[in-house]
Amino acid sequence: MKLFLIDAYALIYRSYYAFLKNPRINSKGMNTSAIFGFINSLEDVLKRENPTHIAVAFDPKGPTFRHEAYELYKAQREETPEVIRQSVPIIKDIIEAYNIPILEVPRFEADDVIGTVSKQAEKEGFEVYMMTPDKDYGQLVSEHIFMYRPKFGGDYEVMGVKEVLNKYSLTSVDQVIDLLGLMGDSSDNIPGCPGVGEKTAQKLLEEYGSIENLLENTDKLKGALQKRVTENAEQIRFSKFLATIKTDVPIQFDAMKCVREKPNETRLTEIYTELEFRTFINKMTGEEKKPAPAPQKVAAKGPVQGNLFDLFAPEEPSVPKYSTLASLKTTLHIYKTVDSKEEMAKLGRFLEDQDFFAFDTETDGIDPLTAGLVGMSFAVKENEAWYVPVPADKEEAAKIVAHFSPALQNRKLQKIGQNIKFDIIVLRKYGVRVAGPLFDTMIAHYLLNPELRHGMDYLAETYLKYKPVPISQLIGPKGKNQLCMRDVPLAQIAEYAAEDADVTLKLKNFFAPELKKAGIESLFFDIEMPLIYVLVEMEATGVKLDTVALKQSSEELTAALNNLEKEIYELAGVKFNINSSKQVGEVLFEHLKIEEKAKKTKTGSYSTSEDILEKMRSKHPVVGKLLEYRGLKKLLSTYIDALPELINPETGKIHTSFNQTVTATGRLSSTNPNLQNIPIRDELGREIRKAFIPDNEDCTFFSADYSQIELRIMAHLSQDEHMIEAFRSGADIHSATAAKIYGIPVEEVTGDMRRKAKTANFGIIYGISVFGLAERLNIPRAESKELIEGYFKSYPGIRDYMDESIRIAKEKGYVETIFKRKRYLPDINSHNAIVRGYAERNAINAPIQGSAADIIKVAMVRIYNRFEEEGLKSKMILQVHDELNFNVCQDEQEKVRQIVLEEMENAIQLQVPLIADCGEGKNWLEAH
DNA sequence: GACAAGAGATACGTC
DNA sequence: GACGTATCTCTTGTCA
Repeated sequence: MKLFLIDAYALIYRSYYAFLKNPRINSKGMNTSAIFGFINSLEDVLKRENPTHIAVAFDPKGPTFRHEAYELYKAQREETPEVIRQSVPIIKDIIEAYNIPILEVPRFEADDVIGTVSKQAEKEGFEVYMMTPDKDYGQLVSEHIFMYRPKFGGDYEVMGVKEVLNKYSLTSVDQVIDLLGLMGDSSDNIPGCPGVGEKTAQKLLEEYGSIENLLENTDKLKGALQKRVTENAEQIRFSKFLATIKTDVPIQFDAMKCVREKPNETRLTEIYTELEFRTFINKMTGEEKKPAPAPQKVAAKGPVQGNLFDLFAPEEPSVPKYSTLASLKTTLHIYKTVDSKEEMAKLGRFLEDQDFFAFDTETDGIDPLTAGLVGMSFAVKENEAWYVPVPADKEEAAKIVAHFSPALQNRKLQKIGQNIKFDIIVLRKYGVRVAGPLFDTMIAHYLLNPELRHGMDYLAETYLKYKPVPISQLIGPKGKNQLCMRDVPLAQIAEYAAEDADVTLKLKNFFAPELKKAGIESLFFDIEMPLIYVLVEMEATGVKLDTVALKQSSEELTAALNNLEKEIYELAGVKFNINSSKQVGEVLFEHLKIEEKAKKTKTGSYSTSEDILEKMRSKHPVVGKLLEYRGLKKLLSTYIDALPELINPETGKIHTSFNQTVTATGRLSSTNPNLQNIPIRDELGREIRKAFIPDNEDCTFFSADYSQIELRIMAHLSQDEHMIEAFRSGADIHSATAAKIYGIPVEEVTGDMRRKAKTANFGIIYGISVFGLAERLNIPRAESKELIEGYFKSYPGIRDYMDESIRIAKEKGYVETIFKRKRYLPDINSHNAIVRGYAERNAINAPIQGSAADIIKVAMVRIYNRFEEEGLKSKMILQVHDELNFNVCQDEQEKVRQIVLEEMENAIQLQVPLIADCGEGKNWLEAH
């Protein structure tokens, strides 16, 4: 006996979507896709499977017990499409005409009904097939209950226990519920755990077996996953509840009523004629059958809908939280669009008479070097601002901008902006050289709170309790359809832009006293603000690349890489994606079984990082090849092939972008490309530096870098006599350190000792732990500990300095650099030793690294000013933390060398000399 | 269901 | 320790 149970809505939806693009419409304009699709499936099953018994289950109208328990379950479900709503009664008529019983129980969904009936029928000896594409039915399969899943192309897939377990990698069908509870199911409105999909859910179940066990062991999870699971624990439990199909619905399976009968073809013909389903009419052959008695509803009456509701009544509906933020709509403001020449001239003159103004530019791109100006906005008083639209035509645009250049270039007038470097670079292309004192609100906030975000919207919401018009309101949500700023109607863009200038001014008024309170006005006005002009020039100048050489390297390396790839496949005996660390791990540890014990990453795959592979190198020839492959691949994809892509077509050079507000310590960072991580250590990597060349043959590449600036700063800050003495005497600091640690004369220091001392020196600067040092040197932890103890014995002042730094951090909540740049360390009093240790190392490291960053910034500003004053054509082009690089014009070599070294070495007076080394050559590598 | 975009993880380059 | 980038893998949203 073969019972087919059909989930009507699941099939109807499926048919509807399948035909959505190309719906079936009859001559009355009715969309019959869903009906057609449903009949098709039904006919197909009857013919193909020849069931002895059959029934169709529908979801009832009105709420089910799930809705009652979960308000959102209802709220989130989209309206049933109109077409489907209209189709359902007709489909029901058709099913009746087929003499197939309809199962529908109030308050229970079709899957609960099918679940209940399946279990009952199984007991009576039926083979049950649940016809539905929904995966949640997987939980019901058993020896005699199967899923019958329609697939595209009219095919079907029958799934029993084995198939379900295989498909979802589970060990019991009950886990289907846990799986869905975790990964969610959008078609069934089960939320699941955000960020957890099929793969992660499977992994978790493999490990923990069930949701309950998982939630009891969340402490064993790591990283983002742990956060997500713990934060969504309730939702996960609830999702499991939602995904659980009930098998005790008040309904009694009546085999007799489900016996397959002949359809009422008269009635069917009537309906099909109405719908214009000629194919189905033609399919029906033979004489008219006598009308069969209308099938009785098998469905029993559901429980009375009374007090039971209360049982699942949702808790107090959460009151939506309305934003308490002010906005343009709630704020009195006067924003004006200025679009006549007369008014522009007037505004230009007006701005010139002020002491300061805030301004902002709107552009059609995010790269300031290529973006076109769309408009400018200005503000001098809160809640008042002007917007000046700028046409796309470059010449016309320059004419408009010219009205404002006297004000923008005025050396006395302060310009206020949010990320003002961007605007200055944009305006530079229109012939404006912005000058005078600056106030960048983004940098102000960076100094006040380096670890927070510094976007304008965030700042406005946090400090002004004001929500600016979101950019997405103008240009649409992120994605390929996003508009360009120039396509936005003037009225909208004017409001938005004027608001930007206005908000910037308000932020300045808020931050200015804060800077004073924090005692960092000098750092802000004397270092960071003047540095903006330096960075503008560096970014605009750019660096020339030897593309011919790079192309040649690219070809050579690509060939080498291809060879390596083949060799690796041969040695490994399988083909796999070498770029996938996951697959590399599987090949090494599972396929080749090179190593028994394998370190796992936090997601459970094998770790294949360089140091681990390095240790395995001797075990199998493929390991060496893999390391070689990775090295080459990195160079090729990150530098050799990537750099030429970033060349600006107008200048023929690459223009990195320096970010002044990213790092926690005060260093700059560089993007597009990151020129601060160009290889230098190994031979092949150095080749890349050769491709960085001066502008032309008359120029040279000049490079100057601070020698041991961080250790010198540490010597200065700690006042440690021995270290100060070592620097004053001009000794090699690492050898001197080794001699002290090992208690031997400098002459007897071996290479290995020096290497360890050097790592220890850097370890202290970078604030790494005993463990980190051991890892880095690949020595036992005990030896690492000894090394550090020896270090502190040699330099007792350093130990004191470190303790003092931590004490200050605990007392004040922050540490600061020589120039008062602050780093806040709220975790310094944490009860978690790991978290606290991290903060403690930062307390030691931040003043050192941050002071070094401050010092080179001072040097940069001074060098830039000297170049200007002395009218040099040579340009500073790169900064790499402790190194400055220049494109030096003919005849200026000596002058540049003199200025650069002088300003670098005298940027500040410390207890120890500040030394800068320099060199020059045809390229960056030679200059070192 | 197929596809694209986004987010996370891993690895690795520099200081 | 800090940073940015490339790549793979997995999730999520969109369009059917």
